[in-house]
Amino acid sequence: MPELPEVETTRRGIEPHVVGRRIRVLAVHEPRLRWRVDASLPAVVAGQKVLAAGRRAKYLLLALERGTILLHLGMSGSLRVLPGETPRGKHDHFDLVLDSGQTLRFNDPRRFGSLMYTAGDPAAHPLLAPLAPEPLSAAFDDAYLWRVTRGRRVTVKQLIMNARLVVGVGNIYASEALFRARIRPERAARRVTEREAARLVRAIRSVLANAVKAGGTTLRDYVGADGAPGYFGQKLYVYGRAGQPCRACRTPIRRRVQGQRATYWCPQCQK
DNA sequence: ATGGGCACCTGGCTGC
DNA sequence: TGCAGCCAGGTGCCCA
Repeated sequence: MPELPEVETTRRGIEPHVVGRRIRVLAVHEPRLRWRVDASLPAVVAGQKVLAAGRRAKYLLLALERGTILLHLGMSGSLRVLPGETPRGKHDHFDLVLDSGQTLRFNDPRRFGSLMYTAGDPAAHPLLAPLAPEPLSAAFDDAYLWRVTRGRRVTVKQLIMNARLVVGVGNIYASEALFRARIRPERAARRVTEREAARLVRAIRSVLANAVKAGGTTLRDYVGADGAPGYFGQKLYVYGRAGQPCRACRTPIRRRVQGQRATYWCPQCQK
């Protein structure tokens, strides 16, 4: 999926089309997502106006008059804004039909995405409450990352992919941020120095912010709300570049598997 | 409390 | 052409 930049790109893409609109119909064609879509959801959201399109970590939040829709894109999900009469294709799992005549359509081949609803404060939802601060907010600062890395035996790459400690960083941007911070992914988090932690905060912030500017990264499935791919793939330094020369020093980029996920790094630039 | 591994899915690509 | 095997933007849960 969709890491933070892809979710944020989706949020920005749908926002002007959904905010202020009323939900005419929620049509669920395939409820078997990461969590089974509650059968009562269509009746609950029908007729409610969308007040805001927000994001928390990799969750999209549609604030309604009486509650909040929580959407997650999983690994292969995408949301698109389409004319109401667009024929459904394979893996189109639900449609949010708006009073504008447009449809917000969710497609997700692997079905790791989710569609949920909460009547209360979304921040208190069990899936959102334990999440770390937003990486582009002031709360995610040098002191924070320094503190949460102390005493941790996990590798720094796995640590920055742990949503209870750092949010929004997935497999692509974890490798990219560590390259920019010049830290090897397999280093134990507790061996990261205070200076390096500060560098890593800056690297995470800049890689995410720049990827948002580029509309995210498209490897295969991901498209923004308008159907366009993201172009950050052209700016990747290490991800998916095993054997190819480092863009900084020409040393071949290495690949190894860490916690069942592919990791890429430059053995020369990263220590 | 922490860390490791598995599970949930489909589809695209590689190599025999 | 067919098929097995591997790989893929995530993350909650179970167990040691």
